[in-house]
Amino acid sequence: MASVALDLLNETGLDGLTLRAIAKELDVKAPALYWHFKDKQALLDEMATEMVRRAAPGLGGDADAADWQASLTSAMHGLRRMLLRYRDGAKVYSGTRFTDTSYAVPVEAQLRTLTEAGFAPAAAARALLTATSYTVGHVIEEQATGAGPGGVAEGYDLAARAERLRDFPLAAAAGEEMFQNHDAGFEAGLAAVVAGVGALR
Amino acid sequence: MASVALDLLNETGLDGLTLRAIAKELDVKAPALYWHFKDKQALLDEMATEMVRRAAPGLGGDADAADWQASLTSAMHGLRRMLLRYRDGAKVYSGTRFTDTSYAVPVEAQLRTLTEAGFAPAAAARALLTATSYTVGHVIEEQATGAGPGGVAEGYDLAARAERLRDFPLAAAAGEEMFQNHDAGFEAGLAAVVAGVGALR
DNA sequence: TTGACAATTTAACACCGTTAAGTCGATCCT
DNA sequence: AGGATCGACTTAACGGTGTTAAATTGTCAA
Repeated sequence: MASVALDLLNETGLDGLTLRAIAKELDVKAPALYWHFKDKQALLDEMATEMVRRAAPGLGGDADAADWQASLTSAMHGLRRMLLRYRDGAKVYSGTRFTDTSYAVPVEAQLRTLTEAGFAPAAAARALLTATSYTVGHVIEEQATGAGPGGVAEGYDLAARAERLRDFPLAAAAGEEMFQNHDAGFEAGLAAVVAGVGALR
Repeated sequence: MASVALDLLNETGLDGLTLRAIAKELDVKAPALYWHFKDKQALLDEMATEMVRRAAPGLGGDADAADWQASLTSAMHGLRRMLLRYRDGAKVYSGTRFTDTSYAVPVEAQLRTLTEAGFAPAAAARALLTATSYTVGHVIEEQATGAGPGGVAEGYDLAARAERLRDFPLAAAAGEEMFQNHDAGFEAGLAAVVAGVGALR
């Protein structure tokens, strides 16, 4: 049921995800949903939980990763892929609280990898939270610029932007780095974060 | 006028920030706002722009910073302080597009600092975007856990959380690192990110 | 057959963003 | 001076939203 809503999200977007639309998808009238959920926020929480449940295999990091860097990197790739799989995925994810402990499985696995590699427990937690913050923040930016499946969104035309920023040459040139080739950009930033986080060990 | 709405945000939160509430604050009826703004999104865009306009001095990084690390660190502190100053500040900020180029002033300054320190233009942009993503992602998490002025929010009671995560000892212990002492936690993560980003040079 | 109870529908509420049409006062033109 | 212009606002209303209360249906047990 939260699963249905989660799939519907890709067609409607977060704004269009009304209780009436969800109900129609379930061949039911809107108030019926309230027998299952306290309010819409609870539904959204359930959706986020379902989201990580589906993605769980990719979130723990490779079991056979060479080192903690590879494990953390792979986990963040999994997190990003999960968020990008759904329209407004990062917004939904970052605005909700999980309804069960299924998210804790990959978290525990990652923290164990880090502690076994020499991180103190608190440092491992900080490292994971730092990488997660970066990843979520990056995907929020990606999805906010609205570039859906390939292509730049309205208002983000690079030429027009460069013209507007005529007096700020470096900022203008940065547009290319910011609004294009998100995959490579994320990768570069993630490598930096993972490397930097090693200092916490 | 967007300034009034921005101040009101701290009392109402993003959900409570209705056009009727803003209008009342201005001693005006709601439809009058449409003479000034195309729609509510335009108002929110204007609010975010005003937000960085107010914070501009703190966003450029210290003019007399010792090195690019100090400059970038100081700029991210300024960014975080700006976002925390307003309820749901990070959400508002990350969901809007600026309506003028005032944001470009501190961006240009920071990019210049980085390039003068030896970063290629693209690398400087990537470094700044990486640090910004981390900062915004971190503050979104901070504000989502709802800890307003001092104190933890409902549903984030650490003891209850630890009990729920009985089977995940590392994840349970991580709660302390994640939900308390945000200032120090952000600082530690930021230091790691800044250090790591140096590899892009 | 009756009763209990889960699951849903119907009807309605207050509130939301938004639009259309009308009002009012200042300013400008001749 | 007197009418036209126009910026800034109000009044009224629309469709849509999340949500609640009450009535209804279906199913299974005693």
